[in-house]
Amino acid sequence: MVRAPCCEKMGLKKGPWTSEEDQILINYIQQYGHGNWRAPPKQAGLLRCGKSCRLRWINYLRPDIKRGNFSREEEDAIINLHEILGNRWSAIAAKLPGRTDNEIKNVWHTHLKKRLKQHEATPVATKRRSKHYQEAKSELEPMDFPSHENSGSHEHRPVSPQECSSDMSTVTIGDDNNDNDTCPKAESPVNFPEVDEDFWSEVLSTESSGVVNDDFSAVGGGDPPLDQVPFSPLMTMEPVHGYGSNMHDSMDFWFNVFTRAGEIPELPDF
DNA sequence: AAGAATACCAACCGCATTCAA
DNA sequence: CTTGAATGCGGTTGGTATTCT
Repeated sequence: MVRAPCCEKMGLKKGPWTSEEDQILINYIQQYGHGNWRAPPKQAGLLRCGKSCRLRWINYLRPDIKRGNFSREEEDAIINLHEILGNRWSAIAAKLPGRTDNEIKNVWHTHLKKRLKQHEATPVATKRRSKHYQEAKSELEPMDFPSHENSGSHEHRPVSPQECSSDMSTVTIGDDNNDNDTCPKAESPVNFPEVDEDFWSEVLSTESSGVVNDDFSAVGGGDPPLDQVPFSPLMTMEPVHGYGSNMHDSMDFWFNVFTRAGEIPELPDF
């Protein structure tokens, strides 16, 4: 609707932040917090727009930011979460403590997309998933899908809200006015899968047998050897909710539920 | 050694949403 | 209810570093 004023028009600085600017912003936020992003530039004397300050803080200066390379577990988690959530980088970031949406987005575009293309992502899991998906796909193909009646050429898959519509809250079942819409629809407002915030710490601490602690730092420094981490955290779900032995089984299950029921149910905490 | 190509990532842009007046 | 400011988010860009030829 209305855009925030552009930095250039306001005579504000753009481009890379200097260490001085960083320090000013850090000092300001430590002192006053970050309730209002318009305030720091004015009150701290920064020649930056609030938007830029917010971005700098969130993506770089926040004390809980974890720098450095992504571990294999994190990469697998991103792949799995992306499968569920689509390009909702902030939602994915919320499940990876210390990582930002921007960082995850960058990793996705620079590493993971390629890795998936080459079928190198978590070899065991990838093979299992592709098998699952092939089976599920061939099994589901002949079936009638309430919301896909006129979309025979579309691949059946979970659809992210972005792919669906910009307005998730207004989707309805069987909207005949939009034959091209490939999204599952529901009469009631959609509760998109919300993963329990405690998931990571729980799973990482219990599932990985102490190899990785709850902030992904390997005990003893560095990432755990891959041979000690046969599956990503999301792939060892059986004790959690009992369907199948890994995340992909679970995803297949909910994928089937989505497509058969024609609506998005409330998901359990993965 | 030098230039080209590629990879990486911080930061920007613009749209959507939320909320207060 | 409408309007506009503030914020959040995802897509994209551009500068720098690294690798390749």
